[in-house]
Amino acid sequence: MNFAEVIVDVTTKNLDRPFDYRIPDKWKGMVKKGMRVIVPFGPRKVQGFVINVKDDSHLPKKSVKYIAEMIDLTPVLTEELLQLSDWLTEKTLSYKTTALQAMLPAAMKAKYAKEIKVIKNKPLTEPLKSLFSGKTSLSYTEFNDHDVLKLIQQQVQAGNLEVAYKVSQKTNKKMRKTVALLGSKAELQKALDEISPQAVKQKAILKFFIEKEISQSVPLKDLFEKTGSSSTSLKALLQKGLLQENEEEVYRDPFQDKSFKKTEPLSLTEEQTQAYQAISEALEKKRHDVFLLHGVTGSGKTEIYLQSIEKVLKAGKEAIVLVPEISLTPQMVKRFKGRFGSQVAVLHSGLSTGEKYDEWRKIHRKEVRLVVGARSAIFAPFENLGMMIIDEEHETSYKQEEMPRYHAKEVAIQRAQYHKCPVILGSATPTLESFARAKKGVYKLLSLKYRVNYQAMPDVSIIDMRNELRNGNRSMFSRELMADLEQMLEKGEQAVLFLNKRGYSSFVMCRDCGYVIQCPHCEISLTYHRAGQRLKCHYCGFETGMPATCPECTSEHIRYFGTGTQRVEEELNKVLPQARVIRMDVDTTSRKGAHEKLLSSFGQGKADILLGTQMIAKGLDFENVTLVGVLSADTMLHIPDFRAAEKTFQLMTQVSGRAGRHQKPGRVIIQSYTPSHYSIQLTKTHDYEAFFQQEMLHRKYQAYPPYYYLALITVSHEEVTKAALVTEKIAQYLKKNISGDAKILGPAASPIVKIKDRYRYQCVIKYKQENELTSLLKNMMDHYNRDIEEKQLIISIDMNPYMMM
DNA sequence: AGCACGCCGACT
DNA sequence: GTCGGCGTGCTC
Repeated sequence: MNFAEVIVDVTTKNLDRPFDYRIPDKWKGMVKKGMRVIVPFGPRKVQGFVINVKDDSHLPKKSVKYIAEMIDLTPVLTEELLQLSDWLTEKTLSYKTTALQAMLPAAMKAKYAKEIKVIKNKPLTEPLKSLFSGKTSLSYTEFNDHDVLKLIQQQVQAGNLEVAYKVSQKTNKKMRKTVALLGSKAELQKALDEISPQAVKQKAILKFFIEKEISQSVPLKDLFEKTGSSSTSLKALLQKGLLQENEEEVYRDPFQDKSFKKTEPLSLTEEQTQAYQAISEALEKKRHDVFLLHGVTGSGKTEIYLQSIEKVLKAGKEAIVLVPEISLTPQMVKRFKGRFGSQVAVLHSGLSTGEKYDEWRKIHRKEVRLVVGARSAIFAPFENLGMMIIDEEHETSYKQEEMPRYHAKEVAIQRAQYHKCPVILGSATPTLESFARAKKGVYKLLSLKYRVNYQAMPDVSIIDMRNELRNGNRSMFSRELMADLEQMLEKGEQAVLFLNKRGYSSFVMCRDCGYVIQCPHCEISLTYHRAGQRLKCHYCGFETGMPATCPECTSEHIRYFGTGTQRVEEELNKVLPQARVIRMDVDTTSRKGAHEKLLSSFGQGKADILLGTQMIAKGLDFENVTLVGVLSADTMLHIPDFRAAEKTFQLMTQVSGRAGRHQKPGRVIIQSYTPSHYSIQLTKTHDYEAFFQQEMLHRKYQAYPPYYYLALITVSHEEVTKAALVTEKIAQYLKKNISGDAKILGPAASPIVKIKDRYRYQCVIKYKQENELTSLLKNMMDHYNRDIEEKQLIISIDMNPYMMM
């Protein structure tokens, strides 16, 4: 194998293909598919992925360069993942390198630096000499002066300076220095006797090694702590050849100081057993079945996951469990770590890049066989996958909103076909797409209709807030909710109050003229941040101070309209001063570990009411919670999204599920201004099936999924007219070339008209079967390639969009 | 993306 | 006449 095909780390249309490189003799047989390498590319060096090795290249031999460096000693991507990357590229219309990159932790992304190096024995002339001041190289970014840059250019040409391109990884392995015995015990004892009496610390170290009978390596830090010595005394011993210093790799373990109580499998109910058996059978027969595990909240889906995983692990295989970002709470982690201990790696966004890298390496080295994580964990480099589970499959966080715009569910199913293993999609409120597939028999439906212990579903009341207003109640709490809260307090139970944050964002408005402060670069209102009294743009990062007067009418009555939760908390304190409230929102949970702390103190009964946004809707399971209140159910119902009703029903059902999960019966109060809407009414009877039927009618009528597939094309340009014109042309082109049963919507201005000074237009394709669609879209992109390369025009394509903004 | 090559205006 | 603007084209 003399040549390697390499995908270079440059995201441009015409570089999105393999380049051939020669494998140097010293690495013959070592360079393998799936490894990262550094290769010369034009005048610089870039990172690349080896996607193939071969004996010959069709290119003229002199034009093929040598691989400069191997980054990995073993492939970081398996054969299967390489294949998967091709599928991903095709499916999401992204670059090959972007798809490959998405499968690895962010820490492994290349970092590039340009350096100016002094060439040995070449003296520097004065202005440069003092700039370098003895150093052999400086970062290119340090030269920003025009004249100096010119001088450097001259010197480079004259051969006195050299431009060096460096490629490195973002985060590296964490190393720890350790000390180990080099000599025998006897030698050590001899040394101890001979050592000068003044060398107290050296003696202490020697004694430590003799007494403790330690023959392995001891971390430097521990040694110093235990003996009270420091590096000076150690150095002396190292020089005497008695001890040896080593470096070993350590994992940044985010769960280091926690121990997890071992749990045993629970006995299953009849329903659970049936579901488990169906999964077991697929496992045994090695079928890539997709199961939709539809179980009401509290029906014990997790226990089925746990026991199925147990079976997978016993068969010597591996498993992946995906959990939505917000419910990847310590509670959840505990359940998996409790059952499977150190066989589990956890991957979620709360970890630092370094921590994620370490967890990933545990997988790569086969030190763990189970991964619990958010979306990207679906790419865990297992080679013997036995099962993939996607919990809360309806969650939109499984869809990546940047390139490659993949959906973890589709990736899971794709991987399952390769590994011939089952996929389990679990939810109390499945997406219409999944449920429809289950009904058609594409997926296998497993239903859990009862809660474990056959605990009744909570009693749900829907309160018409318009009535409250008519009856003179202008507060945000209905009379019924107030009464129930008071009762709950008397009984010493706990309540969860949920505020749907959407529509309540913390914008700044003038009370006199109604002016809302907007971002000058994006057509979106600025968000108020309490820290430093700043206004920030959610989309482009624009930041400004809080104005004292209204820029429009100079009124002083310009005010920040609180995040909802804050305001609710204030009002709650007013009407129920005796209640202890814990508020959970972005403000109170931004610090690392704050989330966990707040939840555990609520669990310990240190508060009566937990007040929060989306983040408290999922996975919480507290024995003493008997009351759940939803302050305004309809904020989500009015967003411009065809899934609005589905999302509302899902959220209401999830939130309701937090009540009465144990002995005490639960009660749910949903406050709404549109109480008659079916998505709210059907929460009352916990009737998913009825909701499904009802919503399917709408989807059919409006030609939305699951009846049609969607693709969203968003075009942006600095000039409105150009953006509109291009979108119009694209729409026309598509209309002309697409089949009869497909529909093109638009062009229309995007819901957010302007982001980062660029105007945005979009067009939606609804289709049933369109084999040529991908190539059609590729052609379209080619046509605009010029303008795209010049950064004037941005066209993004989202196959199967979840955010229509 | 980044860089070299190459063809036209304003400067020592 | 040269320096330097950025349009065009190439990278194994």
